[in-house]
Amino acid sequence: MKNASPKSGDLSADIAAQIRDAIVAGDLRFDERLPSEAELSEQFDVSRPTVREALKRLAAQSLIRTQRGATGGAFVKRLSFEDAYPQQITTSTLLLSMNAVSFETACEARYALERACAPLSAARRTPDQLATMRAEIHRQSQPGLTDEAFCASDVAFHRALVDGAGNPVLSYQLAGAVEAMQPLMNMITFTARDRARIVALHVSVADAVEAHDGPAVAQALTDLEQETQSLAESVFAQRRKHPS
Amino acid sequence: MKNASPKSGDLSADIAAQIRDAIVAGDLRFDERLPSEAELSEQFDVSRPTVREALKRLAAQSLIRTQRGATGGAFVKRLSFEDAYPQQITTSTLLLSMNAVSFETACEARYALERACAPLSAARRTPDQLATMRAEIHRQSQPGLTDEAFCASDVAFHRALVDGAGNPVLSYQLAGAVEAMQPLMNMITFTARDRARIVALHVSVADAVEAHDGPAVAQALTDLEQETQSLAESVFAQRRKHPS
DNA sequence: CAGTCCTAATTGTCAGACATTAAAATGTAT
DNA sequence: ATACATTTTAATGTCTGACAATTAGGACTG
Repeated sequence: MKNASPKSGDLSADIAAQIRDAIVAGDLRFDERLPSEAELSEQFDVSRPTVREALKRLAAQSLIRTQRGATGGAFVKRLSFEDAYPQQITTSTLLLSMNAVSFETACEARYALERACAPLSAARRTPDQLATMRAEIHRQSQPGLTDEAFCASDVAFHRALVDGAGNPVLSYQLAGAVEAMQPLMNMITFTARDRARIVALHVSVADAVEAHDGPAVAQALTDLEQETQSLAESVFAQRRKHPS
Repeated sequence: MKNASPKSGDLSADIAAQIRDAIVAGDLRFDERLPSEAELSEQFDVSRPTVREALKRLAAQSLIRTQRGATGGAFVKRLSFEDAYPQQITTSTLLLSMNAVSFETACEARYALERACAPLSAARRTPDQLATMRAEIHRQSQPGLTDEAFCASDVAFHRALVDGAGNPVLSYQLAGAVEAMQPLMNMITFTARDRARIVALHVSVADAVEAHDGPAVAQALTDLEQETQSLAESVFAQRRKHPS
């Protein structure tokens, strides 16, 4: 908490960066209390509003939490997977929607990453996770389901598959890839026959997971990817012919 | 930009959330200008400092950029992969260091994800990316390299492999997994013989990539994972016997 | 027409005040 | 002495008003 001023012309950003670096470097450990806003203003020689803007930046990244009252203040927050999930999903979603990433590219990445989980999930899935997959398959088979509900169930199915690997780091990384696809998937309207094919492939995945057969899971995911890609292609082709 | 107030007791967080939702939902498109701080204070019926704290939160997530001057203001920012990279890396690093994630778990996730890139990278890698991999291998073979420099080169090697897949979404997701491992890898001191084994495996990877042989790349990565895991195990075992 | 100056709009920063909260210290009654 | 109510205090949350810095665009001038 000294000098080393980047002096980029934005005081609150500089201060936030300095404190963030101290946290990442381990100089500030979690649950450790930062100096009060008044003390920080003195140390950095800026006004309290400026310090507050810096602290809000850190709070937005879940790096600190604040508490009011006599023993209150800003505390280094233990960054939990729970907190990181929504951020990861928001960022991934915006990356896809703002950078003209093609459906093809996003889909390829998603299934490549999921296949990475296949052998682990086949080996370790709990009965609970398998039951979740079966339950989502059942939901997807219900007629009269809206396209959105179908997609949401699809996401839940795939998340159960990923969580089956029993590796929180994998689950975290995959959350972004899987959830961020949902807006893209929602652009597709599924016919009854489309759904039947997808559900059948989901059954293949679940069966392979149940049999602890990693390669079969990977193969089923590859088939599912191909089905999804060709489905999207035909939808986009039709949309080019009859633009709304 | 009106009601739907979550009223969580934190005005700037609520306002930030409302604007963020509008951006994610697509109501505000990129490069679109937000109302001025004065106008926002009126619309949300709060003071300007409070609005500013909300805007700083959004800026911390790279959702907006601000410009001074007559035609200035806050603009919705096109979230670029470039901006998202460091955030992803910071978050992943903190998740590992603050949640007692074992070396084993992190390493497993990393190599599982890298194997997902193997077939794509084998098929598509450019000569440039292959050259980068060879160059890093050469650097790693230099005697007298510090452990940190060795690890940094290791990261560069693996990033070239991942980038070889030619899928920006994959590169983005993997950046977190690969870079966040570096602090953990730095805890290991490599003997000359350790390095030689790792470099030999890197050569296997590069050879397989050069030969466009996806399965061989995956196999080499699996070998590399096993080597890394057993190396870490022996280091930690020794540390338990002779704690510093 | 070109260059310069001025103006206006907007963000960046500061100072000081008051409101709100929650823990700790103090006081009081049993 | 202990249990409970009250006061104090230290901190964040918010507001008001002001000034500085920056930048685009218009007005003025040669």
